[in-house]
Amino acid sequence: MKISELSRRSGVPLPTVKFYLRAGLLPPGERTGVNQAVYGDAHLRRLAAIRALREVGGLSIEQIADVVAAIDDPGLPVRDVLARSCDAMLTRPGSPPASPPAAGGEIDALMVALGWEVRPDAAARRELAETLAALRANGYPDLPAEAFIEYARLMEPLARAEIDHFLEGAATSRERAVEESVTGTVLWERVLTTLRRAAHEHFVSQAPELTRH
Amino acid sequence: MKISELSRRSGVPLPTVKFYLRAGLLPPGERTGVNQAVYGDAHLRRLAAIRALREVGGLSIEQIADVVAAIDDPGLPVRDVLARSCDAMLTRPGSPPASPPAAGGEIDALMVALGWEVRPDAAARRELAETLAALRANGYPDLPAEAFIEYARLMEPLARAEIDHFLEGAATSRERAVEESVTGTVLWERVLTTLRRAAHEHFVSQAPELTRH
DNA sequence: AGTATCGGATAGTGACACTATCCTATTCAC
DNA sequence: GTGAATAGGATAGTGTCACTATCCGATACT
Repeated sequence: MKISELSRRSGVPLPTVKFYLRAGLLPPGERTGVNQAVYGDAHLRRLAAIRALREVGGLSIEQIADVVAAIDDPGLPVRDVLARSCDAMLTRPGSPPASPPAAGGEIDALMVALGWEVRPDAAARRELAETLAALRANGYPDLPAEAFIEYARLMEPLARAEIDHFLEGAATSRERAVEESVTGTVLWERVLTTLRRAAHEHFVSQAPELTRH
Repeated sequence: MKISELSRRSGVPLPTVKFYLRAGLLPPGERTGVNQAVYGDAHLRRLAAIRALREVGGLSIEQIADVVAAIDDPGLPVRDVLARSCDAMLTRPGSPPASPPAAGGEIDALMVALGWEVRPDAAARRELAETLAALRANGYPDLPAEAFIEYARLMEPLARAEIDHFLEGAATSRERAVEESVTGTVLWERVLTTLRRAAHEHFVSQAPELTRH
């Protein structure tokens, strides 16, 4: 299909499709002439993925560019694709990696306690350390890092199942599986957090009436 | 303390503090003269909460304004504060509530199946419906809404424990408990999602080596 | 008395994600 | 074959957002 049809079928405005092409989010179409190119289903899927990462995941264009760079790197082992896109998704738009957070050592100890193999420089470590610091500044002044363990144990079987599902898919088509694993990460994350909030509302509404003080 | 000390102690630049005052995120200080005012610890806590909601939660100024409007409404029952701030946090910045998502009915049925009491117009319902639609457009074309049930059952005990903890606090000081419940919602959410991603990395690294294809 | 700081108002900045316009070259319908 | 309708590519413009800078007259400290 040509670019106008790609735009129409995906629902993404044509200037935006061009913008994504320029930014490298969407690979170029197959050239059929000096100024003509055709696009395929992979482009449609990629556009859906970009919109999901933007609108549901809230990622910046730059973050998405990092993610697709990992996806489109043909020689990169699957595990590294996931690691790199996880890092990209956790690296906040306007934050230079200025100061290693103070709580970093505690998070390292936590990972050891959990028995989790996570790269020493994984963005998730920094993220957890920062969140621990933020919790301490917001009503949990003496919170130990071990408080995260029960949450971690809860996520273990879930993450396990998700990775198993992904590895099945990866055996057939690397490109699709990897792309879906990235969108799946942010979409299922949204499912999880929204269900948590709905459950909050449910349990609060079941509690005895509380008004002011 | 005066505004400059508030700025210094909180680490928030003074023009930004003024900006938050103007936007209504920070309540005005107690006036001691025609052009003097003093601020207290509540203002320091509020500033920490604002930064957490902005930087960790990624909320817009407008969303935070909605949240603090609920917190600062003295006659509002606690359950309604949580409901309103949950809605505000889930209402995306630039999205007019244009079209009720197609999957809304399925989510309603899901809530019935779960036995959850959630307002019919809760933002969480729309959010779940949109996420279901996004999943169907991104590699799960026939996903039934019931697929969310196992995630929901996983969140149930967690949400239950979090609400119990919150209700304990609410019995002593409404203002602090409510504010902490809001920051806690977004901060613990970040803990949960980051641990999930770390667990992904752990399980992928344990899988047999996969390269291309 | 004189300098510093205050609160309040207004305007400006930089980043970001598009969006619009132009241009030349090629297709496609007839 | 020919003329209108795209194609692709480059460049510039727009709107939003979260600050940030400047100005002001009025206190407050020393």
